[in-house]
Amino acid sequence: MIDFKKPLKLKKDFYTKEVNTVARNLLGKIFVHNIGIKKLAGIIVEVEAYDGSTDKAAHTYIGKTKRNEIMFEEGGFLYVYFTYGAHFCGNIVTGKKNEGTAVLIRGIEPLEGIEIMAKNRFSLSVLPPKKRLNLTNGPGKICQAFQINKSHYGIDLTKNEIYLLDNKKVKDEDIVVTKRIGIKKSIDLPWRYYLKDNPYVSKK
DNA sequence: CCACGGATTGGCT
DNA sequence: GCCAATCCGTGGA
Repeated sequence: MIDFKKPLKLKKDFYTKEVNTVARNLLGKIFVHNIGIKKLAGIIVEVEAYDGSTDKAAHTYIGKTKRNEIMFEEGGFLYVYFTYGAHFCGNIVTGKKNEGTAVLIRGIEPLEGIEIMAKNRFSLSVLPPKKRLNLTNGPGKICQAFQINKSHYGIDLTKNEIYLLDNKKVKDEDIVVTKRIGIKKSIDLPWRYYLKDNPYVSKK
């Protein structure tokens, strides 16, 4: 159970650092979406950094467009995009204004609102044990489970609807660094980070 | 268990 | 018109 009364919400200065630093720091933090009176929450266990200044896989590599403009703002906003004709993916905008950097959330370990997530993902009010690990182990799955879509594009994470909570510090030796997955450009950059041995990591 | 390919929309060339 | 920062079902081992 999370004690939501403690003043643990991450502030602006958490997000405005360099994108790979924020990516590492995001591991172990708690992602929260307030749904009316209820909360959906879980621990971030897998992320990838994207940096439009050098990285051809970043959506901002081509410059500012209607779709990616929020990534050029200062860190601390949510960048949501739609892909493959079916899925939304959620990103944490990072760095300074006009950098065009963000961190893709790829894996979350659910903590609160699991019944709601089960309903969102599988239209089941009771979650079969076999499907538990399939709830939020991927960027599209996370958005479906956490009810995140285009309407959340550009949300300010220092406000009260979607935000992050600080949590126990993650040790360096518990972080695995690899190449990013699911992309065709700049595939050699080692900008994927995940928590070692966590079952909600999308792929080893 | 793993590998493969189809689905399907919207953004950009 | 092309193709994507994905997911899931299918089919074979």
